[in-house]
Amino acid sequence: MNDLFARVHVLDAPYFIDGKFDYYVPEHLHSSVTVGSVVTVPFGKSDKGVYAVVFEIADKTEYSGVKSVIDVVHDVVLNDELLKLCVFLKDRTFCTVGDAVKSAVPVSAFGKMYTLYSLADGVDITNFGENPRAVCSYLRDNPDSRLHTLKNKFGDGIERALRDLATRGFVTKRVVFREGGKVHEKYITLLLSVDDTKDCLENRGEYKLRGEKLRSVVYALSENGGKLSESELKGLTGAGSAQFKSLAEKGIVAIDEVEVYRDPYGESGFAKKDNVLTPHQQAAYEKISELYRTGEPKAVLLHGITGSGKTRVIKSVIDEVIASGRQAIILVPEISLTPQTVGLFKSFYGERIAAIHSSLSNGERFDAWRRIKNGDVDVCIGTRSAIFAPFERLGLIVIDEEQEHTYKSDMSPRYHARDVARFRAGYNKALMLLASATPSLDSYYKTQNGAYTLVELNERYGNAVLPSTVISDLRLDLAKTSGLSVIGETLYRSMRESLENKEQVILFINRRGYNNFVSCAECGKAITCDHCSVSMTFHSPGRVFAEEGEDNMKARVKNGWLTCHYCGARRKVPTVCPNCGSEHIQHLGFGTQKAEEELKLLFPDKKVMRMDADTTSTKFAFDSMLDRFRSGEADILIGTQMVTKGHDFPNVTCVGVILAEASLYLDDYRANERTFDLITQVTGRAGRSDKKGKAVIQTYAPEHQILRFASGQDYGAFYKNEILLRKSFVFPPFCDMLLITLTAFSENELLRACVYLNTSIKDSAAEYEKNTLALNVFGPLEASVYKVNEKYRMQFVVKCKNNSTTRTFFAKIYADCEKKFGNKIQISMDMDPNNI
DNA sequence: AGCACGCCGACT
DNA sequence: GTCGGCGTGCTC
Repeated sequence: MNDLFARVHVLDAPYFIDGKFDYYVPEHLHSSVTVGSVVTVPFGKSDKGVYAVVFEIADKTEYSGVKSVIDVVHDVVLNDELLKLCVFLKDRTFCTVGDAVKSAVPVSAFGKMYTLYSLADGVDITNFGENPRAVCSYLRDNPDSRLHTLKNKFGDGIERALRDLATRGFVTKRVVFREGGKVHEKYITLLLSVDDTKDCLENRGEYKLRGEKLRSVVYALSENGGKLSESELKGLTGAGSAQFKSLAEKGIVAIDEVEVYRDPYGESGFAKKDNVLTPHQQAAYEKISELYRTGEPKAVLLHGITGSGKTRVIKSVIDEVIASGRQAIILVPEISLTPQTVGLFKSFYGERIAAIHSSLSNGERFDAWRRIKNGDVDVCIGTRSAIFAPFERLGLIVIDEEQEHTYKSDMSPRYHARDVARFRAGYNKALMLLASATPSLDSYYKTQNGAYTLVELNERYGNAVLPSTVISDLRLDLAKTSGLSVIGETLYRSMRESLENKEQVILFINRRGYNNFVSCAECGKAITCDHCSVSMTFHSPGRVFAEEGEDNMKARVKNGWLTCHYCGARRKVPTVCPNCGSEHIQHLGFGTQKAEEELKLLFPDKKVMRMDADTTSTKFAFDSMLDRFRSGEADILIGTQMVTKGHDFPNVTCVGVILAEASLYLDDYRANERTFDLITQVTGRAGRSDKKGKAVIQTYAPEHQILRFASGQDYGAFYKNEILLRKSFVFPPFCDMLLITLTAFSENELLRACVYLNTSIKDSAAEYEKNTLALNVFGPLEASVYKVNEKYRMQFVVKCKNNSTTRTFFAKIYADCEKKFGNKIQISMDMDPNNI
């Protein structure tokens, strides 16, 4: 038979070495190693076993001394689209092909690799030193030892000793690969007739059993319809696999392996809803459907004001896609939003839906992946990574709330789901449907220059009307009362009115924690983290103090703790200022907990529900909280970002934004866009049914025009204003921003790398002809948080055009820099990052 | 990233 | 003399 060679990308290669490597395919793997297979190969001097993806199969190689493929990972094969997508990601996001592969397929399915050590044949150990002799004699008695057992026996120094013995040929290593990730559940079935079972349990007849445990297995099976899964049976009887095996050998039970799918949403029963479209919705649907039916890759931006029923339109499009024999991906921004949306779509599509998000267990993730790959699913709904769902006939990609920053990954590969969606839509000739009430400036701009088709939905559904919005000037409250209050006069009155009518209130606050930070009244310095140059966040110790009321601020400060939100460090609040020694430590600002306390004083007979990252840590906590609030269990819901999005609360008639400008003064060119989005979304919560709603926006800057646009839900005016600003200051969409971050433990090394990178960029750019490469380099600058976890960070911001010339240019810079500084410096390049 | 090769200081 | 520091260079 002909020789075969697999041309692979190794999964955990560093960027500058990431390329194709050839391996010999042993004959017994000829049929299983194909393009797209995941294989294990020996890599590097040590022949460490690593995973690799096969990109080509060849019948010859130009390299001498190629090594052999060790094994193949079954059940995980990347199709042509996914392979091309990984290369696309490498080109776009400065990641390795391996990084891309790892985010596109469930690595949990890859199984385990071990290196086994044995004594080489015919080694005479009599003349060895004491230690090597001990190791070798152990290996002779225990061939194929695992490293960790050797470590337990001989200590950590064994690693070097083994390497030494291996290079001298006294010890042999081999990498073995054990299949993993398969989610097979064994089922045990009772084969005996009723009479035989009775005999068996009474310990007589043909199937007499010796052990009590064996009989208990038979008993458990007979009591449970004759069939149970192995894990259930283990739980019921305490018997183990060996005992099941012995029963099977006696012909009493049969053991079958069945592939099972776990379903994290299996129990959530949602009522089916009808999907009758209003004339407006119908018109929007028809426009989108027309584009879908062209059979060409298309992009649509569905701009629908909150409460206009975008979901219904989307549902109709999905129905059409399924009817035409193709499949759909629906992306949602946040894990905490998913349960609700999943529930809704599950009620539509039942078992033909898969959910993918970050809190799935490895097994659940692999299950979802296989169901999609096997064609058992028509719709995949999930967060960012669901964009990689391995559908074979993808017809539609929906990105709901497309402006959300969660669609941009901030870890390698630093991709934007929208870019991956465009690639996949192109490959599959599918439709990309972006939906939002407040589209990103980028996407809306693309509708203006014709890249996307704009479909608008500008009428609220049913009798719902937009809430009336009031901008409340907190400076007036400040003048009237002595102290800082969370709830101003206007908001208080509005809340009281709603609450007296037995209606509900939502309050939005832009922060989490009790008080933002603790600072010294004398010198004005905030308490900062020892490891990171960032002020620490104050957390009160919890309900005990929250219920004590407002009297002892001091006690709370003393008993609370400070955390660093970057490195997670915790400390007690110091009694004296570490900077000037003053005892006047105080806390400033407010978070959800403080607001909750104040509400208890203002409305003692009303029930308050607080929703933030602290109270919604579990998978269903968020969902159940919203349900409970919707059913009227609480009167006031107060929370951070997560109260702002996509929920339907018919009884909510008052919405308050505690401090609107909190997000306006971020040092990010998108601060305006974010604030507009936030306020529009949160005020959109009020008045979704026929009751007239009211939104109160508290601020110290009532004249700010962004707040005016937002309070009027006037996207058009906001867009016109903002796009002019972006154009005149040259910000996206009129350019792209590349953020280069250098990280190091040593400030000296960091400085050296900065100097190197700076000249490297300038020198290399000089080699390009004018107008072929347009760059505007800012930096190096200290990152906004200079020190995180004892590491220092410097940044370059480059305004550029994200095209292949620019990317090739920076790919080379990246590789060279990584090669030069090795592990002393970490470098990352992030095109159009979330935070600048 | 790892790991080997290789060339200099303080130890049995 | 040698153990062991980490500078440079390669991985099919």
